[in-house]
Formats: sequence, structure tokens, C-alpha cells
Amino acid sequence: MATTQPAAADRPPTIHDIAALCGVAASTVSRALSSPDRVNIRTRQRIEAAAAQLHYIPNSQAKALSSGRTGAVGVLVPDITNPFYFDLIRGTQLQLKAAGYTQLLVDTEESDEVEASTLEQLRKSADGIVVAASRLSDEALLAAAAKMPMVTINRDVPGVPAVLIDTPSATSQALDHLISLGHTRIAYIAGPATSQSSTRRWTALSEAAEERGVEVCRLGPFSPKTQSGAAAADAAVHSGVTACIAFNDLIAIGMLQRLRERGIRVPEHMSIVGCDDIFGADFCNPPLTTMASPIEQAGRVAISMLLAQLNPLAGGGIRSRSVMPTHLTVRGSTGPAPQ
Amino acid sequence: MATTQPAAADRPPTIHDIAALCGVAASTVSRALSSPDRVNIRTRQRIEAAAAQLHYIPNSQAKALSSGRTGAVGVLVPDITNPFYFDLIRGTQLQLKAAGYTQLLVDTEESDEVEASTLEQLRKSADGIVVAASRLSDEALLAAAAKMPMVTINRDVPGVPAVLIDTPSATSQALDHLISLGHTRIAYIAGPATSQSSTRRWTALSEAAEERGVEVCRLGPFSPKTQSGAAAADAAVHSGVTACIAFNDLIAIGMLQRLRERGIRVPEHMSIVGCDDIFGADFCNPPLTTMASPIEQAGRVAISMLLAQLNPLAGGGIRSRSVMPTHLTVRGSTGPAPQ
DNA sequence: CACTTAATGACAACCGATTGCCAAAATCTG
DNA sequence: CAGATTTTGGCAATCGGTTGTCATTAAGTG
Repeated sequence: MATTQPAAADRPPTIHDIAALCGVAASTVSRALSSPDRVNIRTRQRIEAAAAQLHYIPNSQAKALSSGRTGAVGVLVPDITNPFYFDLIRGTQLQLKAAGYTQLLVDTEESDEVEASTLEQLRKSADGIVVAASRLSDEALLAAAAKMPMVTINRDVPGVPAVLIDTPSATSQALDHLISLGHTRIAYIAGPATSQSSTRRWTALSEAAEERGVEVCRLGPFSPKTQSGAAAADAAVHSGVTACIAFNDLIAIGMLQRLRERGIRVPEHMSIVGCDDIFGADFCNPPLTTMASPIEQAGRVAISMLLAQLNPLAGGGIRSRSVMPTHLTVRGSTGPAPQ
Repeated sequence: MATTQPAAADRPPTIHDIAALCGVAASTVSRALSSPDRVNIRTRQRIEAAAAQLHYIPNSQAKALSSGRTGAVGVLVPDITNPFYFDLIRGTQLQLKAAGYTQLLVDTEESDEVEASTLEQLRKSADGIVVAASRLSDEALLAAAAKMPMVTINRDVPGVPAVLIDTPSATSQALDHLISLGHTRIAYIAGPATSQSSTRRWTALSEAAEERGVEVCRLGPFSPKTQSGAAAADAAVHSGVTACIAFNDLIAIGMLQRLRERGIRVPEHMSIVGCDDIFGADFCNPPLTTMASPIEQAGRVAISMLLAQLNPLAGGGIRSRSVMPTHLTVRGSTGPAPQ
């Protein structure tokens, strides 16, 4: 607070100011601050002192321009207001900060075009990219990954490093849970047609259903928002099923609301299983049985994988795939099938 | 997809590539692309065509370095995982994108130090800043605002443009609502000690209470998270009040959960009023009576004010203060006072 | 048709750092 | 103490644009 402020010019100090103050060349200052070994320790200390005194802050633009490295990582999510991404973002942010990187967060609005153009934009503004729930085609994603380091989340494309949350296997847990409660007519409430997660989950579910000899129908697609829950609930009621496995918790919560409006009791008349265990799943009415995902951890792992790509140390090889386990959390929205 | 790709070098094209292709100087290309009037329309069209053909994308770093403008705006929020900020972020993102700006979102982790250092970092990486619910002192904030264009949200410091959500006046609506239900012993569940919103709200509430001759006590401070709701609920029960006005919906929802665990019925034994009407307030159990804020709109307005500062048009003067109205949304968590 | 005025585009300096190259200085060796 | 070897630090080019200056060209006017 009360340090000596040499009241320099009004603009922020540069390495040239430091150089002038110390009587050395600007390049020496640059070296002293980045590769400390290549400079005399006494000179370095003088420079560091001067830098501190001037409150020097390196200009990241200039740094990026000349070095090619930006120190930033782009994180693309389809919808910031989807609570699923809160924890994901928190995870990436924590891990990035720990490594001294900056996070560039972009909401791609569930649009493949916005996603593609953002990817292009970020090519020079970020050192790498994490793409959650990409809406792009496999080819487009592969091409983008060839141009810059990239890790996807919940999107499995051969050749692109990915973090996958293993909801498909949790889906069969959910199915077993419903079967054990006596349900035999079950619906899968599908997510967006372009969502690979939704497709994979449906595949796993229908295979598991066949093995167990129960009937599972597919309804949808539905947009992953609570508002879609109304249509999903109506469709489910009309189809005559007694239990639903929803693409995600948002839809499931929307269904709970709609069913309540229509006087259909959960779980007495209809059981609902969600997916993700997002904020709200534990306090909705009734609390939601759901497949809980370690979302924040997925974000952290994605960043670790990306940074390993960026800074290839001699250490360990680079994992190109990481599968996060998922488990069923049973709450109040599932119960015995009505007879 | 199938356009002619002149298969240039592997690196992204620059204005020099365009200049070479068109047989003009690089500076002409720069002018053609930024100030179109200063260049012959035919030349310009040739340049634009070449740019499109090469898939030219301007390097934002270089642009920022030479022009001083970054085309980015920093948005600082204390906690990304707080649903309150979802809509705020969505609002800022929408408005920024519409104006061709990029959003740099940073989670300051409710820490004044992180906030201060981020502000310093962003000084050269952003053209302006929006700070939500700042934890900094008035002086620090004023000093930061002097260095770069800034708009605060829910933080009133003379000399710093601000968007204020008028929760204090909604507080008295909430109080009247509770009084009309027969409550006379009411608690205010305070937020963080460093939160100006919490302080302003308490001031408004205690004044209103005095006017109306009812007793209002203050409990807390509590961290604005659902987990704090347990302690808040216990404190409220112990203090003997029959109704609570919580700092925000997160705490209120946490209280609902705790009261349910303890077998205290809401609203029969205890009425709860939240604040903000966040995601979840409508589907918790019981649905929460709360003071609804136009959050996304607040984000949009903040960006508008900031951009007006950045691009001072002859048009209208610059608003330095914008107060957003708030109203009480009554749901199931409030009811008649127990006799 | 000669002359003024406006429009146009090339040149070069600059933004703030990084980095390859080389000379000067310091250290070590015999 | 001279000669070989290693450090150390300065110079200058470079990243990809922007922008001021100025010469050239085209258009407008009497």
C-alpha cells in the first residue's frame, strides 16, 4: 500500500522501463524473468527488485504474439445455464488455475455453427481446447483436433483424446433397479438427436433390456431443459409405461413438475430416473433417483490430459482416453410398479 | 466444404498472404478490412475475396497489441457454481456476442485477493470489466475503475457505474407479506459480511420493520450456499421466530432441507422467503416464496453500459447507474403464522 | 485543357515481448 | 600467467497486425 511508487508514466511499465532502471538490455530482462538460469543471479535480483518496484505485469498479448503460446485454454460448453456444466467448469477452472493457465469459457448455444466458428477463433487465442458435449460431426472434430491440442468430454471420436462419463453402464444399473421394483414397461426419454451421449445411452439401455427380457421404448428427442419435461411427461403417460429413464436431470425435473400438475403421483403411478445428479436433483419433489457423475472430476481430468499434451514431459505417456465411473443414487422418485 | 483450398503453407494465413495474392501492400489489406471507406471499392472487393478464399482469420493477439483494443470484456463472478450467476453470465454473454466482443469469464472464488489480481491481469487483456458482487473495498474498486472501464453489479460505490438489483425495496414487500400472514417475530438470515447486498438489505429491512412495529432479528453471517442452510435453520428455530427472510435462495433451500430433516414443517411451523428466484426455487419442496430479480437483464444492461463507455457515441449520455426492479413471487414456503 | 482537390495505396515505425546469434567477460586449467 | 572454456548479456529480427506520413493517381472545376 505505502510502497515507493516512482510515479512513472501513466501507462503500465514494460520490460524496457525495467531495463532502463537497471541499465541493461530489454532482452536481459526478458531472460531474467523467464529463464532465470541464463542470467547472472545478481543481475536477476536487481531486475526482480525493479520489476516489483514498478509493479510490472507482463503483457500477455505481446507474450503470446512473440512466443506463440497464449497461456489460455478454451472451454466450450453447449449451454452455460445448464447446471451440469457448472461443476464441469468449476473443475476445469480449478485445474487450469493451478497450472497457471487462463480459462476462456464460451457458450456455444447448442449450435454446431457457433461451435465451429469458436473453434476457429480460438485457434490463435488459446493453446488448447476442451470441448464438452460437442455437436460437431466426427470429421469436423477430428479436423479441428488436428489443428490444435484438444480433449473432448462425453464425445468419443477415434483419434481425439476424450474424457467419457460412463453413463451407458449406469443405465443398466438403473434398469435393474426399475426391474427389481417390478417395472416391465419402461421408456427412455431421449436427448437431442445430435447428442452422442444420448445415442450411446439408448444403445446400452436397449441391449440391456433385451438381455433381461423387458420392453423399453424410446421417446423424443427432447431438448435438455426443464421446459421439455412437460412434453416428455405427456408422451410417457400416453405410451403407458410405468417408469422412465430420462436423458438428464433437467428433463426429469421438468417431468416431475408436469406430472404433479396432472395429478399423476411419483413414484406411485410413475417412476422417474434422471442422469447427472445436478444441482437441484436432491431437493426437488420428490428427490430424484439419478445416475451420479463425477462431473467436476471429469473437468479436472480433461485439463490434465490437455496440459500433458501441451507440455510433453519425459514422464508418463499421454492417456488418450479416460472413463469416469458412474453410479445410481436412489432417492424418492422411483418406487414399486403400480399393479 | 468443397471450396478451392489453395493449400497454402500449413500456418494460418496473414494479411501478408492476402497482400501477396492481391499484389498490394499489407497495410492496404489492413485498411480494407477495418476501415472500408479508405480504400477503393474494387480493391476492397478483391481483398475480401482473397481473404475469404484463404479462410483468413485475424490474429486477435496481434490486433490487440498494435491497436490497444482487445475486443474482450472480463466478467468476474464470485462463484460460478452459484446458480444466481448462470443467468447473469448468460445475459452478459448474449449482449457481448451481439456487439462482437468476447467474454472472459473468471471465478474469483469469493476472494478479494483473487479478485484484485484478476483485475490487474485483465488490465491488458480486456477493454473493460464487469464485476459482480465485488468483495473489494470501495477504495480498491474505485482505483481499479480509474484504470479501466468498469461496471459493477450489486455493488454501489460512488464514481463507479453500477447495475443495482433493487432487493432492498423488495425486502419490505416480503416483510409486508409476512406481516399480512400474521408473523410478528421474523429473522433476517444474513449473507457474507463482505457482501454489500446483504448489508443494504438488512438496513432496508430493519427500517421497514421499525415503521411497522414488528420485531426483526439478524442471524448470521452465513456463506451463500445450500450447506449453510442447516446452521441457518437451526439458528432460526432456536431464536424462536416464525418466519425468515434469507439472504438468497441457496441458503433458503438449504434451510428447507434442514427443517424437513428436523420434522419442522414449512410453512405450517416456519415460513421462509428467499431471494433471487434462481434455478430450483420453483421446484424445491415446498416451492420457495422469493424476491425475483431480472438477473439476465441485469447482465445485459451492465454490458450495454460498459460498451457505451468504450464507444462514446454522440448519441445519449452515459448512464452511470441502473436500478433493476424486483418483485415478490409467492409460492408455497410462506403461510399463516402458527398461533 | 490546365489546375486544384480529393482519393488512394505504399512505406515504415510501432505495440511488447521472445529468441537466435555473437561478442565480451568471467572462470577454469595447465 | 597465458590460453581454453564456459557464462553472461546486448543486438536485432520477429510475431501480425495498426496507423501516420507522403507520393501518386484520379476526379472535379473553371
